[in-house]
Amino acid sequence: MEDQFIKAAGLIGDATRAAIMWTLLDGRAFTATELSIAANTSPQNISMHLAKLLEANLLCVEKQGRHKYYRFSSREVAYVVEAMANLIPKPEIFSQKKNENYPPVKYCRTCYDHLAGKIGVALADSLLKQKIIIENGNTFEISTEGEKWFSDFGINLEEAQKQKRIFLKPCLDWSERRYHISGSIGTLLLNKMLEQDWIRRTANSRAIIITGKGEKEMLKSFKIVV
Amino acid sequence: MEDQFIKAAGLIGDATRAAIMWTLLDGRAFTATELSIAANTSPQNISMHLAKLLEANLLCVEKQGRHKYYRFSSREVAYVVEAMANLIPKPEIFSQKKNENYPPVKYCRTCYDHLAGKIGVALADSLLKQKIIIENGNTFEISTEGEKWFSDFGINLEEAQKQKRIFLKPCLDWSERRYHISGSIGTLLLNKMLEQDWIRRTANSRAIIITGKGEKEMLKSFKIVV
DNA sequence: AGAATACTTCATTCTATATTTAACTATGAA
DNA sequence: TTCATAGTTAAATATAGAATGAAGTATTCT
Repeated sequence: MEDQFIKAAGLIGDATRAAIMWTLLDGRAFTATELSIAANTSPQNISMHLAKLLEANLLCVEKQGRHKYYRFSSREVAYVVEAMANLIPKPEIFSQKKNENYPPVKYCRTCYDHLAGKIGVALADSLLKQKIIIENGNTFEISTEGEKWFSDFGINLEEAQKQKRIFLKPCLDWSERRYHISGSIGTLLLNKMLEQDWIRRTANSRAIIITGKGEKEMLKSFKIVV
Repeated sequence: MEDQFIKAAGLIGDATRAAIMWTLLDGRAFTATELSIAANTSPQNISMHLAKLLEANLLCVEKQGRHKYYRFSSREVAYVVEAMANLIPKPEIFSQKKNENYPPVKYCRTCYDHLAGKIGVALADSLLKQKIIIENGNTFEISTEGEKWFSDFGINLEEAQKQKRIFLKPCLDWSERRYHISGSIGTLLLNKMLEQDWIRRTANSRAIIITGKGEKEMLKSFKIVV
């Protein structure tokens, strides 16, 4: 028990491997080469480290042609990295601005592969309030009206249900400490919003930005003032 | 941002320091010597490592005579260690037993310094159900009837309120993924139950066991079947 | 006061393992 | 079919930083 804990801690503890984990935190899958660039080291070295992380089951790979895509093997791994990221004192981006003007872009984070942060939580709240999803014990379920809503939003629920991974699941966000939506539905919502340019990923950070269009549309669809 | 993350990961990543964190996970404060025994290394070495953990604000100390008591500096630190502990595959203690007989002791864990695990969650549920505590946004509050209940249970609320630390706060348990009670009230409840021999700490593990007396009393006070 | 305990500091030694160098396989592009 | 790209493996090297040894301070016990 203890030795397994120490082993896991040591695996994440190395600087290069920590850089890998940090990069993977935004939920996307990265190739070995991309990770070597992100971690600022050689391909051979990254390959060695990835092998160790795979061996320990912290990551998993998917081969596509000559590329290999690495991602967290489980939600639990992402939690560890998130919890660690939360040790870092927050920069308080908003408090710097003293005037009432909304900043042009606002930040949220992607947690593993679904929306988290303030937006993710507000989104979950809104869907619950509108009875599009309903809480049932420990899980979220989609109501009959909700099914129509998702279809209007351009999300094919049948398709989502076919996927192996959990369909709809509350997931705790570390910064807000409240549940937001994860599972395949969470990913689909995130992708749809990216597709429609409501939100954009940033190049080298885990933050995503909300566009002007997104601001308007979110107010309209979710009654969220971002 | 990234370098701070890597630094934090590296701090926990060393074997000796990981052993320290693992030991501290049960919420008690330990002296340097105790930690050196737990981590199986020399006092000088543990001193060096503790200095690093202090410097990085992961731990804090309290001096009492010639002893120094070390503990996690914040809840966030405990979360990291808990999340890591959750990477370890669970032994499935119950599934080994095929018959319907309850095992003589049942395990729960102490999270930082309050009750967690199945018991902690069930306890929180029960207190909520009995309206002893009530949910209010993100916090728990004690109702008027609740005040009487706590006093009957032998917990002095005035005393608890005097303490600096947060009085009553929901805290997410990693294994159950539901809120249980933390804060000074959580600690007081835990201590009271230890005192009355409802539960006992085990020597070298983070598990605590429920006594026969505890089983009966919990059913009576909290309507929990353990 | 003197001895024992708890803990720290610093200079030195040591060692685990990260990185590099070099050579290799597999896939895709020209 | 040749070249370039993506990734791996293995042996050699380098080095950060963990552990040790020796000597110190502060506190408590008798």
